[in-house]
Amino acid sequence: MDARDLLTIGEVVQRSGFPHSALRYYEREGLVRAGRTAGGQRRYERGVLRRLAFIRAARSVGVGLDEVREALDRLPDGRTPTKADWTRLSRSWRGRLDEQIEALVALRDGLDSCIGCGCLSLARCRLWNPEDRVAAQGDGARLLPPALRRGPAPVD
Amino acid sequence: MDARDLLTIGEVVQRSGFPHSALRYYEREGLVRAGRTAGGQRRYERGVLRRLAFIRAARSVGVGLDEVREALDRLPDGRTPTKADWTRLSRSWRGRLDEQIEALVALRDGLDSCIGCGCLSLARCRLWNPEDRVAAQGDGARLLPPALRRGPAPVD
DNA sequence: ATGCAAGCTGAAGTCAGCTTCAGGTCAAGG
DNA sequence: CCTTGACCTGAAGCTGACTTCAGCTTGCAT
Repeated sequence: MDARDLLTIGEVVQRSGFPHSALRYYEREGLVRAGRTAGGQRRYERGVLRRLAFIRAARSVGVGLDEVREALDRLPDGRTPTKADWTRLSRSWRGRLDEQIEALVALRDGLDSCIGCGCLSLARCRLWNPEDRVAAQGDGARLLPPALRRGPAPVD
Repeated sequence: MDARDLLTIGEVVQRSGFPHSALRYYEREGLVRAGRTAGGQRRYERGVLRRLAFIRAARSVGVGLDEVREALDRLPDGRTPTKADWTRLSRSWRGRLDEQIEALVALRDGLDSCIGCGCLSLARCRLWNPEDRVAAQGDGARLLPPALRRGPAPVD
């Protein structure tokens, strides 16, 4: 843990692509840790870069910071994810991505049929009723995953 | 324009699925219009339902309210979208959806290769660098569409 | 020794897109 | 006429994820 191996916040900004404001924010929120110099400046261990890459990946698939923190917290002793951890954790994102893709495809197909018919029927249109609550038990039920949901919660 | 054809806000809530708070908000923001009774209560024309379905559809594909308003404003005289309008407008959403799907698929494939190699290499990993800025002119360049972007803007 | 870029802090601000609240008013059925 | 549920308003609040600000301190190179 030679001091020369420690990174300043500026270096971490350069190498992670996160702005310093985000790095400080993540530290406050307990997603990353940083040591301090005598004078109070941050010094990061190299592992933080892997952690940050992990965060970047998670964010890009729509995982919220709370969930990222949980995932990282499950690693003993705040350790940086190893390859095995990474594999395990990222598998769940794979599922999430598949879900998102599936939902978007369903939406696109619904949109296509709507373009065709011009109906926009409130009772039947898949876009209006993407949860297919009318036929909630049917085979067409596709809930938009939370990461993709927009607009106010529908009223029944 | 018989008064019996006008809808109260409660009816619009029922039939559109939007909560009244959202309806009032959309009115303030100029996305829908409503007449008033002598006493000041809202009375909606039927066409508002189609407009709202339109908004719902747009929102669900990630279109922001500003852009929805623009689209609706381009219809002469605040008229409700006809089938032709709807077809024209929704085609651009189709493109947007295709883009989103493509981006997610690229992300998934990147994730797969990362699961395989465990690299998380900051310089090369597609998840870290989804815009592929390193090889920005290359064939692999895939920018996450705005509707799907998460996390702080990367610093160069 | 000193200049100055880089770093520090807490608090407040931002953005979208609503939601909630308090305290009243309206309108339709009986 | 009266009741009561539906409706009204403006202002404030909320969530998530940061960003910005003001004013001060550090630390490395010369």
